Amino acid sequence: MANTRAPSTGEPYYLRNFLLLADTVLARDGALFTDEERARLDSVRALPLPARLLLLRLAGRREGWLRHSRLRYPEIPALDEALDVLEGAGWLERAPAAESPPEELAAGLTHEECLHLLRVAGQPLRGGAQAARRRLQALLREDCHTESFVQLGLWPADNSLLCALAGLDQWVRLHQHGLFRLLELLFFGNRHQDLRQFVVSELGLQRFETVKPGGEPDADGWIRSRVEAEELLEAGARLDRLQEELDELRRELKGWRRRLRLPPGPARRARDLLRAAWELATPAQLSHLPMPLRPQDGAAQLRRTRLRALLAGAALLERLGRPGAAAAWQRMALELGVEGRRRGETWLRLVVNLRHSGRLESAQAACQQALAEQPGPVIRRELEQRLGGARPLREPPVLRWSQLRHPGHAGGRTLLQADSGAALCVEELALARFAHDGWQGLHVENLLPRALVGLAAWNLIFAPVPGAFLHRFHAAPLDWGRPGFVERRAEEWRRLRTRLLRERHRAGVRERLHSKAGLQNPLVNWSVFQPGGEPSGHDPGLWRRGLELLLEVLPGRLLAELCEGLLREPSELGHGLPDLLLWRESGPGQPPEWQLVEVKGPGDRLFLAQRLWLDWLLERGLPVSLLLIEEEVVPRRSPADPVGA
DNA sequence: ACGCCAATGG
DNA sequence: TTCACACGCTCCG
DNA sequence: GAGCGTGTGTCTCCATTGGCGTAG
Ligand SMILES: [Mn+2]
Ligand SMILES: [Mn+2]
Repeated sequence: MANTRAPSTGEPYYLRNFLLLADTVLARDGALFTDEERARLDSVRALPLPARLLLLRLAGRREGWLRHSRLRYPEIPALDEALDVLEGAGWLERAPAAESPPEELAAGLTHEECLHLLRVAGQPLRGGAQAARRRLQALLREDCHTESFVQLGLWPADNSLLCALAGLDQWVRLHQHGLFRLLELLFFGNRHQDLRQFVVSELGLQRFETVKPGGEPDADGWIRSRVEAEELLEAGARLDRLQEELDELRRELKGWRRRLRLPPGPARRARDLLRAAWELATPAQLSHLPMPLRPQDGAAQLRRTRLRALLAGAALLERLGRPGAAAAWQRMALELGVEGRRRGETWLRLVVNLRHSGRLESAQAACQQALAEQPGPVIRRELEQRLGGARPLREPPVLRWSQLRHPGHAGGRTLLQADSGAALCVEELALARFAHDGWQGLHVENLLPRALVGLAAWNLIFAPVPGAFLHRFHAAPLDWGRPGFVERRAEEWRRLRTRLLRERHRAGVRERLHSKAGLQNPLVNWSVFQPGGEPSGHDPGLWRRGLELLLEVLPGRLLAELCEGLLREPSELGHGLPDLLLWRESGPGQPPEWQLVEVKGPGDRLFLAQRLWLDWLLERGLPVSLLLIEEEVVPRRSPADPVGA
């Protein structure tokens, strides 16, 4: 697009944002567009202002036929004129017209309008909107075979149904919707962000760290070819649809047990979805493609998308009680290069499915094979336990309280009767009873340790590594959570580690808690530190004190271990930390007393990640314990003293 | 009357 | 583009 | 206790609107 830097006086935000985005993409990836497309994009600036505005308004709306009556923009009073200009320039088509597909137009009709048209067709129907629309569309489909708008002329007087449809409204459809989506994809490097990001950021609803995009002058772009970009868009859309349909099927299968026969309806849908997953994954084709080098490249994203389809299919096979087939799909996914946390989980499911299908030696071999790949600690432990002979884990000291159960549940969670009479969930109850003994505390789970690491490693996370950033809207670098993340930042990691080992990190963390407040970071959830989150009940002051305490009492050596673990495996290690952080002042000049507590109510158990974190914390001599709250059977017995003992 | 959902816009 | 957690059921040793 | 299924809250930026299903 021409480099006419128009003054932004009075330009609506959406026009300004689009021009900025398009210019950036054409400068960076102009070669991915045909001459005709470049000319078309250039011509945007030459359109009369109302038409230009309308074009970008339409680009921001959903794809497909839009009803004319729903196009109302105060800044475009001469709507029809603008529509004519855009139609003349080939940007859009209007309906009803020759070859307009009545069935698609009917998709935008309301319940009432559908009923009206059905009456006109002499087929009155009572029932829901969906049923009415489907019935109407079926009728229109039939009609299409014999008559259409074109055969009948614009006003098909001899077909009352089409005539009535045409009388309801006009419709508009943008031809080039895909071109706009392509621009967004190329700008953001992913298919989750779009032009709205500019607005959200401008309004300060989401703020981002300032990063240095690019940094590798001779590098190829993140996407190689036009075909790759389009495949990425298409595969992503197909995966979304697949997962939606899988969710639907899963809901239908609720309560179905493997013993029972699968009803024919769900059985057929399951077959269809398995085929769809397989066709999206195209494993035979994937096996011939080279493994992508950088995780943020289009080819790598495409591979991940396809492998997710394969794994979704495997999960469906598991649900259907076909462990053998599921195992085959999972082994294929492993061979085709599933990475990261998914890889470990896939190995695990493979082992389980091999066992379920009675192939014990294969399961054993898969265990060995998986362990040889050095998976993260949780997966490693799962595998070792299946092989037998895993080392025993350290057991935390256990506190046992008993408490009356409160009748009723809060969103499925058990409620307990506090001494005050209030109904509290187990963690709240524990906090309340610890407070009797002077403890202050928070239900932190993973939030606080992750935030501490996010603040400590801030500069590493946003270091200007080549290819890590594309634009100014990054919550995380593009290779966040992917293998080799720390290695690609070896120098930054060495500096951070040294600083931590020398206990020189604290001032920096405190400073960033203020200077970076509100900036997106993959490990920091700012809402707990900031006021305004009143409905969620967070006390920002208390959270800041909790963070300060953790920063104070945690030796740099341990924080370094935490940092390295969370930077390498943010998702595998980012969960399972104990529920509560508690502290209490122990006199002037003394460091405060503190402890971590995992709370378990009646019927709850530790899961593996929690056991491993407890083991890790105990190994390092940190004060952590397990609090088991049992249901008090005999009413009004004096509760055991929780901490004094 | 209420809640859910998709669509929309800043 | 979810994830993290709690909780209940079934089966088994 | 293992294994599995299920549900919830918390994220998605947030407020508003219209359409629609459901409960009452
Ligand atoms: Mn918890
Ligand atoms: Mn707990």
